[in-house]
Amino acid sequence: MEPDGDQIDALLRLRGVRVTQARRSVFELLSGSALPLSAARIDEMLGNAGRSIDLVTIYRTLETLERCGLITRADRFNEGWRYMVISREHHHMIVCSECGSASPLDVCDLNRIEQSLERTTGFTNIRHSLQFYGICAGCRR
Amino acid sequence: MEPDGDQIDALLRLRGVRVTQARRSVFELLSGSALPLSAARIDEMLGNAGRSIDLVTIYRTLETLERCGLITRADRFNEGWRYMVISREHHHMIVCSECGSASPLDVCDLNRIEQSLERTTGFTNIRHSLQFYGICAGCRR
DNA sequence: TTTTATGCAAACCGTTTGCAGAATC
DNA sequence: GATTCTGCAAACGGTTTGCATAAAA
Repeated sequence: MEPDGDQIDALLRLRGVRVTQARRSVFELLSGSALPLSAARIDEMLGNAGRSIDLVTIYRTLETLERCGLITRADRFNEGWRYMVISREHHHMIVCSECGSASPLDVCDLNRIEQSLERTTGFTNIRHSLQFYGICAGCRR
Repeated sequence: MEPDGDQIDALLRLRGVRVTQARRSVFELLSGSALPLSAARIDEMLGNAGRSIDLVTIYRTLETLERCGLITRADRFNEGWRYMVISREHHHMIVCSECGSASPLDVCDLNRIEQSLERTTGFTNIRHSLQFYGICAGCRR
């Protein structure tokens, strides 16, 4: 499921951008994460793994990966943008309004709606972002 | 549909907060808008109408109105939060990725899903944010 | 060796906070 | 007259930009 080093290199090369350690590290990290990650969190996790990258570079790397169509910005709730790899299966999240913890869901049946929107609104390239919020069991107490 | 001055006063008083010109102006403006507005846009519109209010006060007013349950934060796409009055009919938007223009939609059938989520995830007070993105007809050219 | 990416410092923009004066009750 | 709100200035946090150095092609 998660692409290994060589596959990442190939994906980047295919898009005509240079293969660098920063891009490898960030993409690898996102590939291995079930949840969308913020730039700050990526910075922290890479630091903990002894692979520190400047936060500015992380932002530029995320922008590059997004332009290459490898990742996407999930949403921007309290803190800031969170990023995730674009995968075949389309996921949604439920996020606790108190502690920010998130769990992935496995439902999405909005593609039909998107198709009808293309006809009725004149918009093209329609995509959507669906997010549920609530209070998780831990925070209820 | 849009509450007039007296109704707004009553709504505020009912919540036990003071009735002020700023709150009246901001709530009146949001009540008359079909689309969610950002704090900056509210500032601009009030300025144009000759009813300038300090941007800081607008933020505090929005927070107050939100705490009173009169308005809600819609989403936070490129610029920042956008606010809208809470109304009985639940709306979603489609937003152009190019120019940021938004059109309201009139579909939402996710309440059933929310109810089943309450049972399966243990979350309570579940709400959702659903947003469609695409390229509008104007930007396609 | 040419081109592109990185790190550092500093700017930027939306939002929040502290505090004195003004408005509401 | 007591309490709450407003405006101004300044701080804050996430993100972006400029520029010299380092790495990839």
